Amino acid sequence: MSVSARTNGRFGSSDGAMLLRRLTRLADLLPHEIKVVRGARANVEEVAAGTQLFAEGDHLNRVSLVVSGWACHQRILSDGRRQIFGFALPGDLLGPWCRASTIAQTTAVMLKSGRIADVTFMRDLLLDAPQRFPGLTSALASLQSLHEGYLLNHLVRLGRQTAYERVASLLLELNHRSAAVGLVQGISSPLPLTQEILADALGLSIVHINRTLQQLRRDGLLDVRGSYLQLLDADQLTAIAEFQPPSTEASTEDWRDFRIAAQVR
Amino acid sequence: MSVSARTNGRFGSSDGAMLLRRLTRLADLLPHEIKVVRGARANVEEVAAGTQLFAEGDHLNRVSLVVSGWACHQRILSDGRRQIFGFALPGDLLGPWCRASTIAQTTAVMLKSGRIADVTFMRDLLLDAPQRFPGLTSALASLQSLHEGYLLNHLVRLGRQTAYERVASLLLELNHRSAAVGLVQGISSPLPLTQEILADALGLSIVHINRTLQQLRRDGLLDVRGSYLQLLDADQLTAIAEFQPPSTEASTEDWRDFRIAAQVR
DNA sequence: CGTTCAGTTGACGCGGTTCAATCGAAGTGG
DNA sequence: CCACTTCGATTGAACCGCGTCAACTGAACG
Repeated sequence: MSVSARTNGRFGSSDGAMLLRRLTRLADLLPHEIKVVRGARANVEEVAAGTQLFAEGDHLNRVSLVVSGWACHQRILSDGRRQIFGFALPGDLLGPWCRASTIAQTTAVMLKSGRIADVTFMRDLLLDAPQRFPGLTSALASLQSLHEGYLLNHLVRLGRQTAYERVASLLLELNHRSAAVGLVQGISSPLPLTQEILADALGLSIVHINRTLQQLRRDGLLDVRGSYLQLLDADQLTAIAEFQPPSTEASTEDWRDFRIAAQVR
Repeated sequence: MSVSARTNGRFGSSDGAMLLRRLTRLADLLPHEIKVVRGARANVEEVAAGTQLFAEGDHLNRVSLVVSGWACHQRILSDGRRQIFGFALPGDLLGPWCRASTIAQTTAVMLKSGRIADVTFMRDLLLDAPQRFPGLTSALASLQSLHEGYLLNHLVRLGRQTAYERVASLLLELNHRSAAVGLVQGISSPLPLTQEILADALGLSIVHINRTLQQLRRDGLLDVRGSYLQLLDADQLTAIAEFQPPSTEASTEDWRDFRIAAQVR
């Protein structure tokens, strides 16, 4: 596992825009919330694939934004078996973004090199004065719900689905999440994951992942070429996997109630 | 699936004591926090086994305390395959206790009849004025972390452990959780679960759960009699399952920092 | 006293693992 | 620029953990 080559940089306008675009898709932000996010200065690091961002048991305070690259949460058993809990795509957060510091329950590792921004300031705003930032609160809560939903979907895959269904379901989810942050072009979405990584996520062997992907390809449902995934028959895949993206939670009404409550005070 | 026979009751002193004991083990409560919890009046219902408490997609606002009985979170696929995500023991909460209302991502079902108290008031206190209740905030956040940890442990079981390890790990966890709420007597802890339920939690068939339990019994590690579990060799079981209970998170220092911050304001 | 439900057992088969070898592409050092 | 290595993907053959099917038991219940 290589050590990262880290170069410090500043939260550029494009980095801030990515965060803002992500948040505004999750909840409506008030003008001053937009200003706070846009005006923030965050450290940005270039991080190499294989770099460990934090380990299980670490005392975690920092909240990080994946600006580019992919990461994952994982745990490794004493004999080397690895379970990947989930992935962090560009636009996702790592660390305790909905509460104060915690002890990490997973190890986070970069799977594809990219840029990581420190956005702890955002969480700290909410801890200090949640009433002033109802939109941010709602957006981060939605993000939390989404990630809970991903975990639950993953449990169903591992517990009750066949290899064929598991692969279909995970690839649909990753495509869905890529689409939500504008990474999908047509039927082609990025998939910077080796078959070994898919295997460790889906509780299968590398060999069987390989054969299952071939089967899906032969059935004309999808194609994995290089580090891109092509969804050739998304409808049929959705049916096979019984895939349902997690609800974005906080409906507009909820969040409006919350905003009104905040204004009254 | 039977419908519940519901009889309304009031939050008795023993119900309030159970909640308070649970919370004070998770964080130190300030005097006025203790008073608020103790003085609360909550509706309590008697709920039969098999009752559905809420379903996936439901709009959830209410926060419920399991006073007695056991419940679970689950999802069912179209062909009947069921995955149980986790269990709710006496002292556990159901519903959105760390945020405002959400859309349920799981279905909750009573596995053993018991009493369910409505403790939504507690969540609402925190939403209104988190600064006034740092201890409660911390306790509920710890509870959240614990449940996240249970989900992660469960993912490892389903993804990367053998049937033998899965059963050992789950039973250790349930014993551990039972102990935390004072339900364990000696080596004997309650286990009001059928083999079918264990199978649906662990992603195995009933038949194989049965054989695995027999193997564990033959190996002198544990015994399941009636609705009780006897741990005969907890150390060896812990080694086999590589079981580690989730960290209780918020260490005393964290929470003290938080309290000081709250007092300054 | 029949019915239902949880647990138990045996026989058999399949989905997925393991082992081992091969291949191509991408470095890497001389 | 070419051997040498490394890494990810691929393939075949043998094996096995666990599922499926089906039958049977005992306890609880009305």
